[in-house]
Amino acid sequence: MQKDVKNLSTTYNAREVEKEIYKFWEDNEFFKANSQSDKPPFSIVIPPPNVTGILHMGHALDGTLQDILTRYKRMNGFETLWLPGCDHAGIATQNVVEKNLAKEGKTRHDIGREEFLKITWEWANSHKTKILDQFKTLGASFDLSRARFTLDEGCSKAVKKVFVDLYNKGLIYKGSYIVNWCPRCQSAISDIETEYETEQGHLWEISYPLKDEMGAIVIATTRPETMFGDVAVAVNPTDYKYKDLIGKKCVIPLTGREIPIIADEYVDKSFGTGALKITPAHDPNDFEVGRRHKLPFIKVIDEQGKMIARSEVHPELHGLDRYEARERTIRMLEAHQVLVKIDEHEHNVGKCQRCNTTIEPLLSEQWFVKMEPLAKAAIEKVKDGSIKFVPKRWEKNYLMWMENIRDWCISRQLWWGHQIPAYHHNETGEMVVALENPDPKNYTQETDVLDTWFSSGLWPFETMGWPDVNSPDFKKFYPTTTLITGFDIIFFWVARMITMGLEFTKVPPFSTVYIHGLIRDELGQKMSKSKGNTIDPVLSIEKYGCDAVRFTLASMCTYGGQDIKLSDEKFEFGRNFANKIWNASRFVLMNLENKDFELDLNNLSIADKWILNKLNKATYEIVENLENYRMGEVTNILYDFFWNSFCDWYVELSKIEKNESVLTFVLDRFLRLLHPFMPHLTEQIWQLMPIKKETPAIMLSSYPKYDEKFNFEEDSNAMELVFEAIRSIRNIRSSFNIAPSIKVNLKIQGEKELYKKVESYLKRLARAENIEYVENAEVKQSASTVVGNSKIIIPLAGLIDIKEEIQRQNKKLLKLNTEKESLSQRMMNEKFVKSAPLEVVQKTKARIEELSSEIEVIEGLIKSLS
RNA sequence: GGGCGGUUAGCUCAGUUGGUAGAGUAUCACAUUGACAUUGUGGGGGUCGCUGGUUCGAGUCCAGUACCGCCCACCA
Repeated sequence: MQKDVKNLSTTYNAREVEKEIYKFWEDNEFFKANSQSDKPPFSIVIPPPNVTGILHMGHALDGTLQDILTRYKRMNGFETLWLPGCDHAGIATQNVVEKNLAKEGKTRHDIGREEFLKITWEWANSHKTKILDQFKTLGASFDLSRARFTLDEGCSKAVKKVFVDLYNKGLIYKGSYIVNWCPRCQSAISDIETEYETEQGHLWEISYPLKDEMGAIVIATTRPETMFGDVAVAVNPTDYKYKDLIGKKCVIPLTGREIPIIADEYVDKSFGTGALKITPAHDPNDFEVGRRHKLPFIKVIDEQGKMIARSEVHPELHGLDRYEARERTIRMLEAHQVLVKIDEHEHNVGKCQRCNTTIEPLLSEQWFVKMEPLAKAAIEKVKDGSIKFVPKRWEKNYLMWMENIRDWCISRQLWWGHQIPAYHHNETGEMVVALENPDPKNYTQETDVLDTWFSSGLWPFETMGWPDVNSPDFKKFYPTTTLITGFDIIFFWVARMITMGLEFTKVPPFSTVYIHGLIRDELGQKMSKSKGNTIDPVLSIEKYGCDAVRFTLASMCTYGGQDIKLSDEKFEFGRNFANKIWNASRFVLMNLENKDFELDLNNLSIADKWILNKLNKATYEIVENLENYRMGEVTNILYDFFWNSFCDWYVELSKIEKNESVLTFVLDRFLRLLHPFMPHLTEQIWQLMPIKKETPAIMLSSYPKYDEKFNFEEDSNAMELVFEAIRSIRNIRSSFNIAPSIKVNLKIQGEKELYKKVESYLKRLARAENIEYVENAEVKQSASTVVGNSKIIIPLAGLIDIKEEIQRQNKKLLKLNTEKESLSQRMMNEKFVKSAPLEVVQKTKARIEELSSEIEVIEGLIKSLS
């Protein structure tokens, strides 16, 4: 860590500093939470990144926001725990390991379950530190000593308990239902893991001959290959076209099996032919129809997506892939002249979220969680405000999903995951659901594992020692305070944590859910490796510095939680700010002479009062906005205060006349305010400051608070007036191209007392030479400006073109006149005067008076110029 | 089909009790006056998607409409 103020580089070397500072924090164990502390708790659990993953911008944003909040709360006197960890990511991880095996020409079946799990564990163990290490480069102040993994022993214990309890309560059941089957993953997946894509397909109309009489019924389908699994043809009961056919039988072409024609409300008369083939084993809607009518289920496609060799399926198709079977079926139907019509048809096809393979809906025996009873409390607790979403609109989204929730298919035919704690008797087949195998000799455990989200759904409490409710962490830090995540996993994760948390701990697992937008590329497209439009946060951090990346990301978080369009260059914003802070601080530090920086409120200049007043106001607004998760707003205030107030004015003024106690006070407070956003930079500078410190690190210091004793409203306003005068003079200089090296004289009419106090400021910042106070100024050969109640005249004989000055003044006059006119008109409107609030009317009146006097002065100026 | 978001300066976006529009960036001019060129100073640039309504007054509230994006549902 830099200790010597004299040799600081003129540009901020972010990475060098950041690595050292992070190490300093880590070595001192400043991130470690103490469950025995008396301080009030603040806890937050990380959305566990996949163990397969590498840090992406989404993590960077998510992590930044979590760290900002954690650091802010820590500085506010809370015992803070930010708990890190990884998700075992069932399918994703298994995919990776299987791919590696495939390179050796092997499949998981070749090596067997035990060996496969051994390899996968090795792989997971070697990778799980990687992503958390990358989080460290973000400056994450999480407690790594508490890092967890969703497949570790503790989680496994929690998962088993939850499963067994839910089973015993009748909320988990096993049964044959239509599920979303991924033929590539060789597993069932849940409804929300199925994504629908619009595809251009066909609508085939096929004629099913009637039995025992002439004629046929024409059905429409997008999947002719499933016709062999048909168990009925359904029509709408009110459809007069088919009225007479209901109850009769028809014959499936090609195989000649007889099926009934039934009536069901579900059928849409206007779609296709109005007649629908019912295939309960391969379509969720048909499944429902089949159940209503007590029809049989004939499965014709297997788990590989191949046609099953059974008598109902045409022998030519046995073993064929579903798509090939489709082609063959069509050709056969054509040959038999029962293919009536082919239409182009756009429809939605379900895809596996993980591998994008087209889902095969099929009948399968799986485990499900009955969600409806669990959802009740989860709905209630959000409705009654016990759990609050920020921004609020996500509540609606959550509630809509919860209120229409369907059962959750939790079993996966994978090897990597929590094995379902159900045991089957080797001979009788009897099933026992229990925490332990009742008798390993005679019982064999179910081979299916649980959906990854089943264990992630327990994350806030399984990581705190639950089911041991007396564990210190659970007692101190559960429930957690805030959850920070993106909207894309509200259903997958947030909703499940809420339901499970309420069911098993009786309290909401967190009180606030802060939802941020998603990171997108410059064109607003989702970032993905396959598109090649990703920005690697690790590289951005190397290039711009971690603090720069953090500050930039935070600045892009809007109140509405809009998605963030990002490009690498945007980080220049944060980098420039970091460099500005570095240099301004360097200046302050290099110019300190005193040893005692005690602030003396009775000995302040007008500029000191102004900056203290500004800082105090900024503090108030920053805290207010932080409490309301408006990170972008906070960064704006920090940036504006430091750059536009502190650097542009106060530091400049301090070159004329400096108050070291105010300089150090303001810098110290600003660094603390900024610390959650730019932790390393602020820590480094703070460590260099020769002030009295109550803590060994800024990250442990107290967060500034608004304090009324710094309200210097009147002096501040006067100071602002002076700044306006300086700006006006600079403006005049600029418009007449007066070189900085040329000094000007000023004649000031009015506000003598004020300007007398700040003469030195005017001299330096407006490059003024002599300042004269006059009663009635001669303006010939001069430029002038009106500021408040005073007039400033700059004699510029030889330097200006009078015509230009008249033009300049006229332009100003026009502006003022336009404003005055519109305001006057408003005042003439009786209704306005009557109905607008008194305050507004008075303000308008005052502004008109102000404008009038300014206009008068300028008119006088123009008159005397010409 | 249902729901949600967006449309404001060339670009990226702020603007939450309705009181005549802001930032960053880009651009133009000037400047190397010892914290900083990752800089300083000054300037130009917007009828706030469109139409109507409420109101003394609308970027802000209401209704409708167009376009872009997202989510849910899944009529085979």
